[in-house]
Amino acid sequence: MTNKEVADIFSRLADLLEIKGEVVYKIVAYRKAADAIARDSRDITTLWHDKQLRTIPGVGEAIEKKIGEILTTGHLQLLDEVKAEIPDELVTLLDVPGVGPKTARLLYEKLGITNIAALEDAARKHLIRGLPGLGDKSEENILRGIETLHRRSSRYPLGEVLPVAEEIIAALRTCPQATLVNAAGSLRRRKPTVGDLDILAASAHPEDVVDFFVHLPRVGEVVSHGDVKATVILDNGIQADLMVLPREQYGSLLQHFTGSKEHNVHLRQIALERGLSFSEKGFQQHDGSLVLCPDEQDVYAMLDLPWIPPELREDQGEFEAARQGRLPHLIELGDIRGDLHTHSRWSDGVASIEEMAVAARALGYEYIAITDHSASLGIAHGLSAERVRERKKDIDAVNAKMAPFRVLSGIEVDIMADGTLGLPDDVLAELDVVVASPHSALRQDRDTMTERLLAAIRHPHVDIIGHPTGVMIGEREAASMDFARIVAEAVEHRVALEINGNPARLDLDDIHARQAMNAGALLCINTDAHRPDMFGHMIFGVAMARRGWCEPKHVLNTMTLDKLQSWLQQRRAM
DNA sequence: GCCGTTTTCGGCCCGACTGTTTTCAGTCG
Repeated sequence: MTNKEVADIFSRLADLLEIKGEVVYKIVAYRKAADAIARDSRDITTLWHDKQLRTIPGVGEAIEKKIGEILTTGHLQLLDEVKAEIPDELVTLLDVPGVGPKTARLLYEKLGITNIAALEDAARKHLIRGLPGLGDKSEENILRGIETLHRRSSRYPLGEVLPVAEEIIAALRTCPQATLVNAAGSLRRRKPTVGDLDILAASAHPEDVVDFFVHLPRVGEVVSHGDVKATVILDNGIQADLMVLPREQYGSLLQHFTGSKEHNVHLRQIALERGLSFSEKGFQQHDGSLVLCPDEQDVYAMLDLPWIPPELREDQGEFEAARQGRLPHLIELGDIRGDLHTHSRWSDGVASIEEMAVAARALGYEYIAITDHSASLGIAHGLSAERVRERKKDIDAVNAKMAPFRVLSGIEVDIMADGTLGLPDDVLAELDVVVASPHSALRQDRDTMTERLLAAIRHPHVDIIGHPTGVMIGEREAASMDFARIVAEAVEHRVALEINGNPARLDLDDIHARQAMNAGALLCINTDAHRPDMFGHMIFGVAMARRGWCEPKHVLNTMTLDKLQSWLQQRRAM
């Protein structure tokens, strides 16, 4: 059983217990354990065999025992018992905005409603308004909530939300009463997907800015509208929240709404240990007085901590690192000196090699590798051995013209289902850079997929593994593999693992990137650009690397051209 | 149910907005 499957059992248990009305702290404990299990890179079954389950934060005696029960019997008796009391299906009602556990239970007990279709039916028949605590407005809200649910996808890719956020922020900056405007939430933390848009502003007259916000042309529906905050649904279905406080409280506001929830809970615990109660308004002391934080640094400084970059705020060790003065010096976009995975018209790109090179040089890069597809990938107009040699003349001509800028002759060669590569060795030997990527048969079983990637890593001509897991955001799960083994052999054979910055991929993601970096692997952040403007996707790749705690030294393409070329030479000599 | 350089028991982050209430519960982030 996978970590995720075990985590899902506890997560489901928490949902049902919440509806049942169990004490909240027990529910919180199950959720916390579920999250920790899901994000732990160690295999749950192995931990169980090694009696190491208690090393997962949030797993104590009781949950340890339950995990053992799940792994031996395949299910959890407590969950079965709760399901007998509370229909499993009832948790789907919690997806309706405005319906929480209390309402779900009431709907079930009074009207026998267990699913959204029955809820909608009851609301249309005006059966809701008679229930205790619910009136005609609640009934309308439920109908509107169901409509919103049907229209809204759960989370949006970062690459899709960022331009929308920039547009809304630019519009808000034209509001005369708004002195500062920023994005917060998971967007500011640069998570691969974003659930909604959190936007903050500073103003001496918050209500004016909130009014301005709800009247923006792109606002489709106003969900709530108070003095200091509002929630709206934009015309594209994305939800946007705005909160506004005076300038002198902007630091605490920004900290609070950047999250994550787990980071904030931890931060507030540290504050409580010092007799301080922290909220978006500032630090409240015992005597009731408030210490204001105009800037975010002030929040952390109050707790004797250095400012923690938003990308690290997931309660994954950043407080300990901050306290010990060993926060990483995170990689920045400006550290990138080139892009080692790009395509030209020689395969499925839309620009010439020279156009790609000119665009890259304009970004300040020293080099790019043109890595057109190998012929095995039929759909992409891949290169045969002969066309690889023809293309080299094209590259040589561009290099002659653009020196000292350098175009490396590369290939993105297919890792076939059996682990062999899509071009013969003698052709690969002629190239400066070989990126080997899996494109098909991504649903192979774990062992087969692992061996397939290991075969590519052991291949003497492979320099970089491209989009190693095959994940597509919201479309396709990462392929199943023993990632720890992949990383270990990548270290041994000095093969770099790609962080693909295409916002539809983000592969490796932050969690895999951190695991690889911790194990000593070298990463390479590429865009997989098929047109010059796609070089801009580098920001997303850098964002994943930052979320993975990576510094410039962990990333191959922060090297100067000279260093990169000697790294490639050394690999050839191995 | 978890957890401990203030605790092995008694805590567990904090506040805005809404609706149905006449002082607060539920939901959300």
